[in-house]
Amino acid sequence: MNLSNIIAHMISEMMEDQDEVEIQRNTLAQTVGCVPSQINYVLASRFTPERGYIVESRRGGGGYIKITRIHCDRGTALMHTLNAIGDTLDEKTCRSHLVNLVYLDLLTKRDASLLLAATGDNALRLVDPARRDAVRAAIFKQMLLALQT
Amino acid sequence: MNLSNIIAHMISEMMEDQDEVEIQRNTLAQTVGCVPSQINYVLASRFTPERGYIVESRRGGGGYIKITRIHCDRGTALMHTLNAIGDTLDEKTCRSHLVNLVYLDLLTKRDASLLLAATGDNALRLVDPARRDAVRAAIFKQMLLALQT
DNA sequence: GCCACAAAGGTCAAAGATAGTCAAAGTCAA
DNA sequence: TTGACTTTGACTATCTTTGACCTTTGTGGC
Repeated sequence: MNLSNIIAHMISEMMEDQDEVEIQRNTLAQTVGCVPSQINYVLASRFTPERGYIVESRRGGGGYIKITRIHCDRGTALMHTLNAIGDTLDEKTCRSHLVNLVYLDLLTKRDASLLLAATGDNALRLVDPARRDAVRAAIFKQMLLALQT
Repeated sequence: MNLSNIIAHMISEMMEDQDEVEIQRNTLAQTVGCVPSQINYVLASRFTPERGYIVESRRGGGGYIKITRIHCDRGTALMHTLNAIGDTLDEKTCRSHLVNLVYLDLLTKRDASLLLAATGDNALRLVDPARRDAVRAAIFKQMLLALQT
């Protein structure tokens, strides 16, 4: 496994029974055996707000990095995604929305695979390619709406 | 036998007693003695969702390709419905299929509401009405396929 | 209080490591 | 001969690792 995953794992482990943890960048980097900035990379790529984390820090003597896990309610977050989708939706963007919703625990993998199947180019191959992204958006929205209930 | 078959065989062998296997594209290519992109060809032509596989991957350091086999346990029953659906599917028939599948306990109500949302005329209002039933059939089938997990 | 220095953490871009795409060329059987 | 399937490789996209340089904060001496 790569370094970043290992570091991410360590942090997750530290947060197993707390929603908040404080680390020291240099110390952690040293125990892992990497350059300090790699810690930043891991935080930036894996502990994002999108995935439900907030990262705060302070420099100088006694500095620290604090990672907090946030929980958000389902309806609101689904609505947020819904609003973020315009009149068209390409397959790639669709996919990343789904990945995100699963990360946020707003959709089960099963839900996501249904959404994915319904909006994939495979399912829409009979739709005029010029309209496909618009149809995809419509289907996606209808399905998210169905989940609000 | 051609290269692609050999590679496909190797992968199948690796999955003999697991439903999931992770490979490294470059490594496998090297052991087989082919260009890396040939691995993509094999995956694209033989490990398709139609044949019951899901392929996921990640680039960059520590990158990988993960191949998952989807099982058809109760999926067989779904398959039956799948086969019963022709090239077109009107909304009413669709609805009765769903009622039936829920009744048979092959779909949860949640699943059914997703199917319904995805195949309703509301979601498909942008599709040329003449093609709508064909598109509906395609979406319905893809979604049932996705549930064969 | 002001200044210098030490002790954190932050940024960014280059280099490295993988995987993906696509089109051209090759192969083979009907 | 033709069309479907394979094979290749150049080019692209994405993710990771590293290091040089920057900013912020704390502390002690004057």
